[in-house]
Amino acid sequence: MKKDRKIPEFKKYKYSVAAVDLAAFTIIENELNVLVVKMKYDPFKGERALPGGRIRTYESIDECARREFYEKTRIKNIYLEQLYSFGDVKRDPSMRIISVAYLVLVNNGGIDLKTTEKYEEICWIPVSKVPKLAYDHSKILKYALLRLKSKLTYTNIVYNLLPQKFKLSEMRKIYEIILGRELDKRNFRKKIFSLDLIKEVGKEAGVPHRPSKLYSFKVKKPMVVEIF
Amino acid sequence: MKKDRKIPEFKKYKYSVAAVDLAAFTIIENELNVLVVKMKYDPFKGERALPGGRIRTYESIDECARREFYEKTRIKNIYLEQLYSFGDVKRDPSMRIISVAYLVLVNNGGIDLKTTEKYEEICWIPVSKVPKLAYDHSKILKYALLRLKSKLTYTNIVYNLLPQKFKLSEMRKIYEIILGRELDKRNFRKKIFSLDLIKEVGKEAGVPHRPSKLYSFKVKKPMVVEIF
DNA sequence: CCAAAAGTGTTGGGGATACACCCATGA
DNA sequence: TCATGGGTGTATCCCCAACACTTTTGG
Repeated sequence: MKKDRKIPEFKKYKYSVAAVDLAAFTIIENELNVLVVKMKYDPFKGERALPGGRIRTYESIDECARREFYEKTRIKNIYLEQLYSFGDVKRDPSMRIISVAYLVLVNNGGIDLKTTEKYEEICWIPVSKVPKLAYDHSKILKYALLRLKSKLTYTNIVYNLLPQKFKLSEMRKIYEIILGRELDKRNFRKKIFSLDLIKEVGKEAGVPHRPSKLYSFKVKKPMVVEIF
Repeated sequence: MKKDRKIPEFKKYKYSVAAVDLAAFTIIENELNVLVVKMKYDPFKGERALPGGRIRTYESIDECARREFYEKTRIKNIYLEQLYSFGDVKRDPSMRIISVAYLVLVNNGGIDLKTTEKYEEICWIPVSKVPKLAYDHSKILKYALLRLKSKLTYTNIVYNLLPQKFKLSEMRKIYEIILGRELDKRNFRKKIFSLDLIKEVGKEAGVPHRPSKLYSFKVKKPMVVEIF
């Protein structure tokens, strides 16, 4: 009986608020990093979470995700993809929020991030070192990582994590980091070239070993390509 | 200038309402059918649309989808999977609605459907004969069909479209209908058996030709299986 | 000449595809 | 015996995975 009383407490909210949460990734020093914030206010004050915010009535969900990310990082030119909507009744203890999760990929995550009025801190941290997150954000992060792995294997989205010009070994390294396993150098090369995705655009210089050729993507549009 | 005035009109809504829309499929007479309703009220009065409804504050999104489907069809035991959230500002001309689209699969769609107070009519219609739908529902339907095709090829979800006991030819027929191409009888058989998904449970009787063996799925849980 | 990373070919096996004929039953 | 759909085997091809040595540069 007592248990039953718990559910109706959410009925006091007439509306379910819609929001977005961002699982944003970048590669820093051969590690996959995710953007996390430290909450400034209750509930979850002091805990880590994914950045996010409410959807305004005059913007689409994609626009909201892009705006939120820009406001928090001042980074433009990102890749953005809707993941999944999370709406458990009690995912936010303070009110009923339905959150649309987004995958964000950035190729220059190293640049400085300023904190905002909403969060105590905002920073990139290696995925391997992420603590338990507030709300259901650990679940969202897990989901985002799954999608990222999956998309790497059958699309060209890796271009969003690479600089304009890059070495093939850098590209392979990103695959190895995210998939969590080593890839054969020769087979990787064969596969990528067979897909006709990249073109040679120069040559590395000033390295104490055989210089690498530099490549660039022919097209930077999401495509299905079946890499593995 | 005039154009700019159009956007702020949506600001008059303080909240974005969250809802679900259902793309529900079943096989009827060797055709893929989708559940559509005829709208009773403006806007879109008289037009066809996918069924759907608002998310209540005390139910999760999945629960809402399940409830909506049950209320409209009185069918239980369905397969349900979240697809994507649609939230263009003007997708509903009357107010700002963010809608979480669901894929629903039913294996006994032929049973009678009663209309409800909200809709003028609710019925299954062949996907090949669906007219342009209200709201952005044509877009949702297209997305759902893509996902359905895709999921057929790498999971066992086909069991949601088959009766308890079925012939292998019925199973193959469903693949052919949804994928839109013929499949080699021998190769299909080899592939399905190699995946160890189904078991023999009997034999057809009373047909004027060699009776078919009947099969049943060993497990009815979603699994990744790479069928094609 | 040494260290360091880049670049390069071949082979074997497994899974996918293509393809045609016999079988079991009811009428 | 005939019409109908059910059931079966083989040969080929291509893609993937495994694997080790040579090349180019700066110091």
